[in-house]
Amino acid sequence: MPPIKPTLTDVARLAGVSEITVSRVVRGKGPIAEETRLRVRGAIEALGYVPNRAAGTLASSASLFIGVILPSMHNIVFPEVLRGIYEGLAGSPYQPLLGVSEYDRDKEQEILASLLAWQPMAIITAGSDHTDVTRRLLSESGVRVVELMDTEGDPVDLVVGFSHRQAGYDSGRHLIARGYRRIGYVGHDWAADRRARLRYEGLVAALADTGLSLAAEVHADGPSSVTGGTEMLPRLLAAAPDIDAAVFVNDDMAVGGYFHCLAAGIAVKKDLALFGFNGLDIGQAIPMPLSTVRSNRFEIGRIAAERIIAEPKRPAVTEVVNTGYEIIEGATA
Amino acid sequence: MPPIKPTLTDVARLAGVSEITVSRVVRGKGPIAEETRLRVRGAIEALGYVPNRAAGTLASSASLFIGVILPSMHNIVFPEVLRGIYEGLAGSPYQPLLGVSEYDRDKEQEILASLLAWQPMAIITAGSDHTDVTRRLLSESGVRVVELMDTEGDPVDLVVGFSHRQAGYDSGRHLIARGYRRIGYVGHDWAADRRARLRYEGLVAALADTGLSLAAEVHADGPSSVTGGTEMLPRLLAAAPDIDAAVFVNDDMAVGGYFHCLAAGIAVKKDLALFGFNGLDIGQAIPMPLSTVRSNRFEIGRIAAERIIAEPKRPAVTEVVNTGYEIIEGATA
DNA sequence: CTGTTAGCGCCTTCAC
DNA sequence: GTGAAGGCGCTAACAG
Repeated sequence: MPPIKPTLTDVARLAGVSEITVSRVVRGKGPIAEETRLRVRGAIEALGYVPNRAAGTLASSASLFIGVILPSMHNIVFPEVLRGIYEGLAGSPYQPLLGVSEYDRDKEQEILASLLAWQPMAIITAGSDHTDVTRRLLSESGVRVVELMDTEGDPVDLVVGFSHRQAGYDSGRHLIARGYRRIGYVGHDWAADRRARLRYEGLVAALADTGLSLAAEVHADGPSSVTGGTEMLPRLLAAAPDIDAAVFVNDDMAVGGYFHCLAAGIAVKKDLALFGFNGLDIGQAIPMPLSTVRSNRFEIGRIAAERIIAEPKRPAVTEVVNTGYEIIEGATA
Repeated sequence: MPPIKPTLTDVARLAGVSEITVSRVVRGKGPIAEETRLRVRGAIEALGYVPNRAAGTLASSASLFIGVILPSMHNIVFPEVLRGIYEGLAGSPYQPLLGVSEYDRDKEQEILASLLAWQPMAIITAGSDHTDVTRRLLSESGVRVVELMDTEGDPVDLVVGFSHRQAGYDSGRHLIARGYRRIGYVGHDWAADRRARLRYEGLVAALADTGLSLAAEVHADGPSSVTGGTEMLPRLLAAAPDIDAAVFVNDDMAVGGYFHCLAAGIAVKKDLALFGFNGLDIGQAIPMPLSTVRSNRFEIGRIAAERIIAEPKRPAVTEVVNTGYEIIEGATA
């Protein structure tokens, strides 16, 4: 039986001041006599007053929301980005409002439209591969827009990430430098995951620059997973038994490949090198730490959030923050 | 150059109807002549109108938010719960509003207070171990409250989960039934993770019922992780070299323990049985599928969301939905 | 099926 | 340092 929710007016009456004074105390803005402040705080406590942000948002036409659109919650990658965002927002009054697009551009557009209805002060979205309408909505929203993860493409406002194509290229260089020549690829359904495709293209380009090409490639249906790697590596080996290295779309799949090697008695690195992407904990925890690329996901989220706080208004010029990546030497390649 | 955002009034004017008619079209409520609807839709399109939910929330004193408080984003467990919630909410107009408490009851309370400022129509929180203030806020909010994961404790409204104590007990019974008698435990810092502690207590109780007790136990500092398991298992073995089974606080740690066995040449199950908790994919993907407990996390989230949609008003009586759990036989115990 | 009236709770602007 | 007036954009409740 919650006794009718107290409002600013109730607090003001109890404290014997006007509403605006209470509002100032609540928001910590404007000059307030210490004595008044204490009286108001007392009234707030006494009534258990909770401000109504919907009213505040309407009155000031500025919410404290940051719309966040991530493509997937199926592995730990994007939860880590999200953690970074929360970390970057800690201590600020801003609150993320999350949507998950399942790597679907149309769904991203839908989610964006519904997030915009909350008057967010910024939008963070993973990737730069949007529908035309999404791009227009982002651009016309007038609020800060941060596109995460990949630096290819034409920024709306701010981009935080690195070049996946280059990362793929460098992965290829790494393998070539270590003497691997017959290289296979294990991917997943990247109709939607453009970044995976960019890495793939980078890898192929690196091989081409050395006069090589992929010995074989296989693609799992559906999203990437550890079991996907376990299932697909034998298929790759069936298609090209003589490969000396396998590049996986990401660490999940690569760890699965490692497990297949364990079970099948394949000497990892000696008989078959394995290479992943992301630098997940699990990849570094297996008995032979995975050779892979560290993608600094947490940092990407954190920096995006910090940048928004530091400059809440959209600036006139676009900017790209390169968070870089790092080849993890590992023990598997 | 976003030309001043169009409002309901603008749409109404263009369509030649009243505001409330536009409102009805937007919300799909109330009877509207097909012709009128089309005219209004046309005007909405033409202007690129996006409804202002802050205004709507204020006017109807009912937002479409569901506040969600999860303890951690450090492993895949709670993102899976979150996926379940999104799944259960799909097609509904409701939008989760997420806060992460880092297993801190005071932080949970803070987050709750800030979520309540958005007038959520429901609150979903993981666990039932709250501060007194949190409990009071939940109770007095008057909205639906779903406490997830564990069924112990006194419900505010609805509980969706299972008994972790019983799951721990059954884990113990499982090991005893298979002849293991010298059982060790690898935990983490569960000052905060009450559910881990409940499982531990259940395990100890199962042993006690057979006249046994834990041969040894070790606890990692900080959160659980795969590497934590890799590091802690040798310590457990140092403390009690003759144990025949190790129970881990969860699958992350147990997988780490498995990797230690691989590296140290310990024959899993034959020399040392391993038992986890959660039923994560990674545990089932390793060469010897982990013996563990499936906790139906996705389902828990989905059911919580569906229940809220089915009954948006808090009923007079509390209810507990038991989502059960299941011992996964696996190959490690 | 559509419209009128009257706020929802707070914040901006301008006085004092 | 504090207050008064007005309105943000939308919707409930009633008419018609």
